[in-house]
Amino acid sequence: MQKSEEIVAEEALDGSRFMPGLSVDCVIFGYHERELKILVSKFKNTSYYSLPGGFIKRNEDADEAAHRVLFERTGLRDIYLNQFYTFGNTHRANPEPMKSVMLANGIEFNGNHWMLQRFISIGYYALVNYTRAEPKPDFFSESCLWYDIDDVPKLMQDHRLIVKKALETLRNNVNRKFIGVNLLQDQFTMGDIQKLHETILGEKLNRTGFHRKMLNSGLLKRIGKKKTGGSHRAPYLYVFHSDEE
Amino acid sequence: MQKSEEIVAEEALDGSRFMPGLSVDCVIFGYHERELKILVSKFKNTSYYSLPGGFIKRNEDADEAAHRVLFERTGLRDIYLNQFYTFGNTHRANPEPMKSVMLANGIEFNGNHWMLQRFISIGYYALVNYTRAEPKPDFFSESCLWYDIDDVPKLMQDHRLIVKKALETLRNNVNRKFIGVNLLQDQFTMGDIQKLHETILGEKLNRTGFHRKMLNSGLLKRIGKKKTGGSHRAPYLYVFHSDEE
DNA sequence: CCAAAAGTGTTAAGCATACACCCATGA
DNA sequence: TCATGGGTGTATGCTTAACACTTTTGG
Repeated sequence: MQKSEEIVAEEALDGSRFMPGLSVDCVIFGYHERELKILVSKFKNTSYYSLPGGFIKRNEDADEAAHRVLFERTGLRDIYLNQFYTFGNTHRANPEPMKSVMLANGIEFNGNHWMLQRFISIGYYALVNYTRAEPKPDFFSESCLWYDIDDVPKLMQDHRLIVKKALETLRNNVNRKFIGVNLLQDQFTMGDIQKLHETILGEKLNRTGFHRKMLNSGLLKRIGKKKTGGSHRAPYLYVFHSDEE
Repeated sequence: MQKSEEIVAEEALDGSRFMPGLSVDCVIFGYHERELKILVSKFKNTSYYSLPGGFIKRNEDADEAAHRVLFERTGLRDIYLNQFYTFGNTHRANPEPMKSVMLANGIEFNGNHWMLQRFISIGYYALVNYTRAEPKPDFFSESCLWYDIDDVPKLMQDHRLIVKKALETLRNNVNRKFIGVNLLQDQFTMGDIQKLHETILGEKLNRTGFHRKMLNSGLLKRIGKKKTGGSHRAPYLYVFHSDEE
């Protein structure tokens, strides 16, 4: 499964393998120590940061491409993935950053190089288990790291807008679908879920109301009590009801 | 502003003007006589029906392309338009229908013709005033007509799925945004709005509850009474509050 | 006067919010 | 015994739903 760097580079740079002018960008959310985080790549030998992304192979579904990017960056499969918007403005096409990246990495090109053309990008957001993900930079990047959603470095092109729109979608969905199952460990307390929701929404929630709403949803199942070591009553532990029976 | 058919055909068939492998498809909703309708095109000399769609010019925003398609099909500008999903599966690419269309219309092509390649399509839905729209077929089509949403002919490729997803999105939005302003006349009764919502949602709504909810929204303004000619009390007429003052 | 549609009042149910109180635990 | 976080009971207010009743109009 190991490929030499040359082969990786050759494949990555071979535009004929991909749908031209089309890319996927992934906003990969993780949650750790009460902070909502996303994965951000840094291009080698430059100061450009970007969202993990990739191109769509000629014989590959757009969703598959996003899943592939996710697997390559995190080592995880079967990830919660949601297409939320397609970014198709002309002014998002700015070849200068990519030129710098290619120059800085000794990639030969002319002005018509396929990677310098206008791209329309399909935005996906993913929810992953922070502790299971193993971020790995791609061939063009020197790092792929978690950043607090409130402390993301300046991103290339319109990637800040993409993050903003992803977060908006996530916030709209947090009340409807059950987000926690993707971002928390298998077992969690009611406090864990509430803190997660508060972090995502950026606001405090009523404790008792939240507690009851979650219980009434019928999605949770108590499996015992947790010894927190804290000087207070031990909270119940829950799993998602669908996990069992 | 009139162009000869030859020039229109030449431009429409010149793939170099467009983003390759990318299209927009529009689900154009109208409302008339208690029926929700969409515009459907029929290709010349074939029995293929499709959604109004088009390609994205190299120097054109995706949204602009959708607005252009809308204007060309309806003669309307400043239309409510909403991007709702991008369809990027490989198996949606089936060149056979398009081959038939080109054959039936005397368009020369080889197997590599750009219109026969795989396309990824950005889906938009639009809400237009039925009485103001003037549906016009494009160069490839012999008709562009309104069809009841429950009585749409068999559509090409995955266009049925696109309609389904557009309708789902519209149904999700009907309670949040105020859809009526785009689909009704300037003046309308409470019954008009309720019937519109019932048609979109496909279910009966509580009359008094709906009435009050609408009034409480603060979006409506009474402007007088309507003589319906019916043997019953004359209903109030409303306009959208933002229209005045 | 009657049927039909429209407008409005009243009541009940459901839900989230707010507050209160008790429980369990470690220091 | 005290502070802290967790679980649950009770009261309040808001929104929606359901029903009833009145109003207006043409036949």
